[in-house]
Amino acid sequence: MPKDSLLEGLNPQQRDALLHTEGPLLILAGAGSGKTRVISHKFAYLLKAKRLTNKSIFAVTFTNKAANEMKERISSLTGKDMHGSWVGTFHSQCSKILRKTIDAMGYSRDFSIYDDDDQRNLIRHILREFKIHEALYRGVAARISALKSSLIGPEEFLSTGDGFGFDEKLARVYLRYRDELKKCNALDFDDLICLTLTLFEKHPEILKKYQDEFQYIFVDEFQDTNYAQYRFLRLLASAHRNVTVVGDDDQSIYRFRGADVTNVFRFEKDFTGARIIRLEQNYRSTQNILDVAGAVIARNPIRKEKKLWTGRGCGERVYHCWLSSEDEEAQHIAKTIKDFYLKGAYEYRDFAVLYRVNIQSRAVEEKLRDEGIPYRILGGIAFYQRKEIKDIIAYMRLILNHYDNVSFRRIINCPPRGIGAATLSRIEQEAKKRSLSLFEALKSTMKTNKSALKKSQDITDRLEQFIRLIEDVASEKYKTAAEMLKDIIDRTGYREFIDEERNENVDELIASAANTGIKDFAEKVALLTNLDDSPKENAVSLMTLHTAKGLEFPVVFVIGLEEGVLPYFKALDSPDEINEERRLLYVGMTRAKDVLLLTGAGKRRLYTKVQNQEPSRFLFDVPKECCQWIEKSTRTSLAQAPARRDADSSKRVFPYVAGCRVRHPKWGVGVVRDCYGDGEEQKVTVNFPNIGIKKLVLRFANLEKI
DNA sequence: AAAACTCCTCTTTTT
DNA sequence: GAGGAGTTTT
Repeated sequence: MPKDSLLEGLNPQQRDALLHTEGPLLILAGAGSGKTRVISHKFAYLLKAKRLTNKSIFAVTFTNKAANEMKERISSLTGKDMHGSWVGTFHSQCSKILRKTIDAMGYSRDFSIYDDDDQRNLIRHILREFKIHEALYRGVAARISALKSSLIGPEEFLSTGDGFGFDEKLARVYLRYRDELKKCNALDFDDLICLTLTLFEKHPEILKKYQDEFQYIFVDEFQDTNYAQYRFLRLLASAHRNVTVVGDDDQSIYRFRGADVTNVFRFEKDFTGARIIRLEQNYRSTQNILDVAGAVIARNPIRKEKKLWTGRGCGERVYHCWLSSEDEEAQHIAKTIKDFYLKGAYEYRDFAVLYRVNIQSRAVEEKLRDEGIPYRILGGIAFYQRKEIKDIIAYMRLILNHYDNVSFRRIINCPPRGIGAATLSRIEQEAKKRSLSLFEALKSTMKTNKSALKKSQDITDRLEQFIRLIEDVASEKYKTAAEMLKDIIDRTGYREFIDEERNENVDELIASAANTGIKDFAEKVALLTNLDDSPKENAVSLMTLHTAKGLEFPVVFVIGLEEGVLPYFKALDSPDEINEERRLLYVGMTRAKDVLLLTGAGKRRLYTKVQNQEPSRFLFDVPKECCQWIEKSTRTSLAQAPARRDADSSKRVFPYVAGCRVRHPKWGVGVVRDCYGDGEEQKVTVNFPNIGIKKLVLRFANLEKI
């Protein structure tokens, strides 16, 4: 395709973005505004206009899926083969750099990559050794990861710690964790980024090489970058400053994973003279959907103002339906899907049901089954996270990297081969005493000093067998990773150890390793969480709001719009987290092309308790004129909703929220049902047992929060 | 060292 | 209400 035709079909803002080739550019791309289109067209345009090879452009995404899509689009625009191009995820790009250069940092090039699960296992091991309550490992792992992605090392953290002892302990664990990783010749996900950054900082000649190589840089989903990623980019781009970042601060929903929206603001400051282009024309949804979503997100205080519009017209109203229980909600969803389907305008694959937490799918699944509606669940446990898959991969990793203690511990007795805790701890001791990895320690002790390990001839035999297994497979020359995996599975007898379903997963693993070299496969497995694209069945899609990001469907249900579900109860006492919940809803709503349906239920069972639920605060920001309210429940009716909406909700700063308990001097303890009015006129309705619902003016009522 | 039992936790999760 | 992990039992 000639370069000028790459401009065809782009709107004026998109063209601007494409033609601004030199210097920093921030594209604020609203939902559905065609950002992938812009990036791939610009990539293709640069190749043509500047006569570059695709190795001169560095483009990062967050997911493998996004990277593959981008490659495909560029390839179809230019006819060029994108293999060997620098289009990939942050982690894979960094890994690629490190596989060539990590010697400079004192690691060897066949390092293992640890995922969150491996990371947690190692941290647990350290906590056990330090005699710190082991159950804390998840929280500790999360905090260490947060520190790493903010580029705070253990030493630095210690000097800023709280001085109450806990942070000091955390710093010790962190320090130890970092050392252990190095001993294992392993990098966790955060290291992939941080070590590349450090490498660049410490070795200017290496940095220069990559700066010269990459004349242009693209970043997709920029709002999701963490601080380390930002610094990496800033450094890489600092020489020529030809960097295009594309993002939408309104769709930042991974704060809990370290994503830092303020990078969007940092960019403007650090790259002075950066051009900002807003993409506000939406090619996905109807105007009603955009207005509803826009009104909800507008309540967030700190954001880059955007006003999405579409040429598609108003479309159908946004439906809202309040049901009395989660079962009725599910029933309503199933019935609505059936009605739409029977009218013939939509296939099952056109529907998506989005929810905040995975358990919400259960009720929906049940009713869809009852109605005979096919469905599929997206997300959930990623393929490569399954236990059986991770076990086999651990064999492969130990074979490739004998220092990998985490993998060693994982498989030494899996499948069970009679090497228990006692033996393992003897190996651990030997390793510690002689500063060796577990596998080395086992090997050399077996040669020189069997008595340190053996209790019986039996155990000695088993240990020798294990060593032979690892070394035999390590020295074998396999043509593909699949052959190696098969060999591992046969030699360990792993198949007998697991049930049929898990065996099918093992088959799938082997299939995914066909035609792939061993190192390539190990890399792929480490950085790929899901097997790519499940076949597109004609079925209703169920998934969390997070999983839905980047997808679109003609008909979308966002369910569970209740206080405590969306916003989720854990977010309730932090404004930042409430704002993130709001963005989550925004992401969900903007997935819809034609029809958006919002539901909530007055009663829901969460884990073991049945709870009464109040409508989500976000519902009160929805402009009434875009909506059709369907009342199905009389008990906790939304009939009060329009009344509540009249209050200026931006000023609704209430000491109480619906559902909290208060004490009144005369009527005793009651439950707050509603808060409205502002300033001097703030009122609440409170339900007092045996007395009933009372309206109270806050100023006079003399309530006490309990 | 395996089996049986009990306890605990349960938000989201791109790599 | 279930799955995973740790602890006790055999």
